[in-house]
Amino acid sequence: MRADARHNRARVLEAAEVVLARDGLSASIRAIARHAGVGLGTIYRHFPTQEALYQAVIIERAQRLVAEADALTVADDPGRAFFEFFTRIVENSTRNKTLADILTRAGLDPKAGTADISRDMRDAVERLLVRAQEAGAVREDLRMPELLALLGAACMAAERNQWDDELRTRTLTIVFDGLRPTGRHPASLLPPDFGSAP
Amino acid sequence: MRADARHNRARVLEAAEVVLARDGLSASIRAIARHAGVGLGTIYRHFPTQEALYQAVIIERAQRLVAEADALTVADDPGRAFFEFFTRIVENSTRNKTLADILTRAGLDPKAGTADISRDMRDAVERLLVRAQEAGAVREDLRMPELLALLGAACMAAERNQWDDELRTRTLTIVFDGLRPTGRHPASLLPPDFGSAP
Amino acid sequence: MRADARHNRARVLEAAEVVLARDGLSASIRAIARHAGVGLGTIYRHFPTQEALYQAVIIERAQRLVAEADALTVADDPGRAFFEFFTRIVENSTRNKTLADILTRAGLDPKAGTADISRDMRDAVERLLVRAQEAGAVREDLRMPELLALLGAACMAAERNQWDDELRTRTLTIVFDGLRPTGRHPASLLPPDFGSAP
Amino acid sequence: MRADARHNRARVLEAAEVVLARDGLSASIRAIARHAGVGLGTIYRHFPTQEALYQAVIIERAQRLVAEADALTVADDPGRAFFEFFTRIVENSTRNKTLADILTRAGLDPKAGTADISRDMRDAVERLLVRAQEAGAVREDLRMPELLALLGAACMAAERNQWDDELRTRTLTIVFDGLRPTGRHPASLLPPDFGSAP
DNA sequence: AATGAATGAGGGTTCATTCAT
DNA sequence: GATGAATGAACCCTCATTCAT
Repeated sequence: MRADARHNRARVLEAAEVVLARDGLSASIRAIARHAGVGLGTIYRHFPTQEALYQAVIIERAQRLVAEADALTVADDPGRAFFEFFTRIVENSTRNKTLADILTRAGLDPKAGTADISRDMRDAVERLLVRAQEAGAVREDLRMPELLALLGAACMAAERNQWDDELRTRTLTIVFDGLRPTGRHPASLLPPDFGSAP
Repeated sequence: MRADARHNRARVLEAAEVVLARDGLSASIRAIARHAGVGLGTIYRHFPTQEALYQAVIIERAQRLVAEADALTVADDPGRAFFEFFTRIVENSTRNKTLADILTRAGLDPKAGTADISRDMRDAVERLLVRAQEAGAVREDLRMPELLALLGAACMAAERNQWDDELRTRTLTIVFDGLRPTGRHPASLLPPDFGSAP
Repeated sequence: MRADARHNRARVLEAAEVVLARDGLSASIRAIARHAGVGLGTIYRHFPTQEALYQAVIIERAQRLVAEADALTVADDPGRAFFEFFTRIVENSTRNKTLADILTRAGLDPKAGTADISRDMRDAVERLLVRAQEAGAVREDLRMPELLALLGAACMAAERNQWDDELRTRTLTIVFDGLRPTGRHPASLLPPDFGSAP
Repeated sequence: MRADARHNRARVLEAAEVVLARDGLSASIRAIARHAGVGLGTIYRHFPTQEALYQAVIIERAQRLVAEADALTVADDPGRAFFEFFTRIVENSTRNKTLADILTRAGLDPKAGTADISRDMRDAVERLLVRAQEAGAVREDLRMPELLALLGAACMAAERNQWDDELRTRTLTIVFDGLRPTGRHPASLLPPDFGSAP
C-alpha cells in the first residue's frame, strides 16, 4: 500500500474512533470524513461500508485489548493482573464508546470461527481468569458468560454515563468484592474514618 | 383540556411506551402514531418534540418504578425487598428498553430540581437502600452513586444483550455478593456437587 | 384520498412522464420532484420506490394504450384499426420513452398473472390482430411474439432516434408490407412520379 | 507515441469493447480498467473522457462492420449478401450491446464530415442495398433512412430483449418480406403443414 | 508514462417536523 | 382538535475525473 494511502487509512480510523466515541454507533460517515479531513470517497476506498469501518475500529480496539490482556497474563500476580485488566478496560470505556460493543460480541457468539477477534478476546480474558482462579484471587464458581456480562455492563455504563475516577473505583470495588472468593472482602468503600459500621 | 384530548394524550403515551420498550430510543414517531391509531399531528399537539414525548414516557415509567419501590419499602424483609427490586428492574430491562435510560438519568443529575422525577427515583431507591443497610443486608459503605451505576449498568447490558434467566441470575449473584456486608456470601454460583474447591 | 394529495400525485405522475420521456429510465427522482414542483418526500409518500414510480408511469401509459386499442377493436375496418394502432403507438414513442418498455414487458412474460397490465396489453393487441387476420388484412402466419417484437423495436427506435413523420411513415410502410398477406403490396414508398419501377 | 503506450491503448480499447458488449453503455470505467489490467490513469491518458473512449470503441466496431459489409459487397448473390448482412448484425446484437448505437448514429447525422465513420458505414450499407436493388432482390423504393431505421430498431430490440433464434427468424422474415419487391413473398412464417391459408 | 488514491457531485431513501385541510 | 400530506435536511453509497506518487 502506498504511503499516503496508509497514512489516510490511519487518519480515517483515528477519526472514526474519536467520532464513534463521541456519537456512538449513530455517528455519520460524513462526520468522520470531516473530522479526518478527507473526502467521503476516501473512506469508502478503505472501507467498503459503514458497517465495515465501524467493525474495523472495533477490531483494532479489541486487538489492543487482547495484547494488553496477553501482557498481563505473564505478570507476577495473577489476581492483580485480572483486576487490573478489568479496571483498565472500564477506564478506557469512558473515552471510547466501542469497548462495550467488543465485549458484547465476545460474550455473544461463543461458536464464532477461531480466527475471529471475539474469540481472541474471549480466550485472552479466559486465560486471565483461570490464572486468577488458580491463584485463589477469584472465586472458583465464576464462569465466562457472567464475567463478560459484567465487563460489558460496566463498560457500557462507564461509556454512557462518563464515570469519573471516583465512581469507577467505588463501583468496581463492589463488583470485585463479588468476584472474590467467599469470605474475603479486603476492600471497603468507606474512607478509614467513616466509622459507621458496628 | 377537553376530554377527548386527554384521552388521546393517554393513548399516545401508552403507545409510545410499548414502542419504546420494543425499539428503544431509535423508535420513530410514525411507528408510535400508527400504534396509537392517531395522526402524527395529534402527537405533536401534545408533545412539541420527539424528545419531549420520549421524556414523558420515561417519566411515566419512572413514576411506576418509584411506586413499586415504595411498595417494597414497607415490606417485611428490607434486604429481600432491596434485592428483589434490583432483580425485577434488570429482569424487566430485557423487555423494556427504557429502563436503562431512566436509571442513567437518575444517576446523572443529582442537582436537578426537587420536583424532578429523577429525584423521586433516587429517593425511592435510597429508602430501599437505607432500610436494607439498617437491617444489615447491604454493606454499610455503599452509597447511591455506585448503586445507581450498578443498576444502570446491569439494565443496559440486560437490554442490549438480552440476558436470559440463567445469565441474569449468575451475574446478579456476583453483584449481590459484592453488595452484602463483608464476610457473608450466602450464594454460590456452582451447583452443589461441583466441588472443585479445595 | 384528500384532494390536494390526489392533485399532487397526479402532478408527480405527470412530471415523471415528462421527465421519463425526456431522460429515459436514467431519470432521477430529484429531477422529477423539481419538475413537479414538489418536495422529495412527496414523491416517496405516493410511491415507495423509484422503481414503483416508474412502474406506475408505465402502467398508466399502458392503460391508456389498452383503452385506445379497445376503442379501435370495435372499429368498422379491422385492418385499418390494426395498422392505425401500430402507427399511433410508434408515433407516441417519439415523445414518450416509456412505450418501448411497456411493449417489451408485454412480450416478455407471457405467463404473468391475469390481473397484470402486460397481460391486458397483450390481449388487446391480440384482439386487434385476430380481427385483422380474419378480415384478411394481416397475414395468417403472424403470431404475437414477432408482432410484439416488431412493435417494441419500432417504438424503441422511434423514441431513441426521434423519428420524424416522414421517416416513420416510410419505415412503417416496409413493416406493414411485411405484415400483409402475400402478394398484396398496396403501398409504395416512392412518390407517384418517381418512376423507377418497371 | 512510445511502443508501450500504443500497446496499452490497444489493450484498453479491447477491454472496453468486451465490457461494453457485455454491460452496454452503463459500463463503468473502472470495470474496463480492471478488465484491461491497467490503471485508471492509463485510460485517461489515452481518452480524455468516458464519452471519448466509448466513441472510440464504437468507431472501431463500426470499422469492422464496414469491412464485413464490404466483403459481402463482392459476393455472388447481392440479395443474399444484403439479407445476410442484416441478419448477422441483428444476431450479433444479442451479444454485443454496441451495435444498436452504431447504427443509430449512422442513421442520425447524414451531414457529418466525409471522413466520418458514420459516413463510411452509411456508404457500405448503401452499396449492399444498391446492388441488391439492382439485382431485383430489394424493392426499388427503399431508401437509406428507413433501412438504417429498421436495422437499428431490430438491433436495439434484439439487444434489449435478448431475442432467441426463433424470434429473430420470425421477426426478420416479416421485415424482409416488407423489403422485397412487391408481389414476392417467398417465405412463410408458418410451418408447411399449418395450412390455414386459403 | 503509469498507477490508483482522493475527491465530491449526485443518486436513492428516511424521518422529524410543519401546516393546509 | 385531529389528520396526514408535504417538506427538506441528512443519510449511505457510487463513480467519473483529477493528481500526487
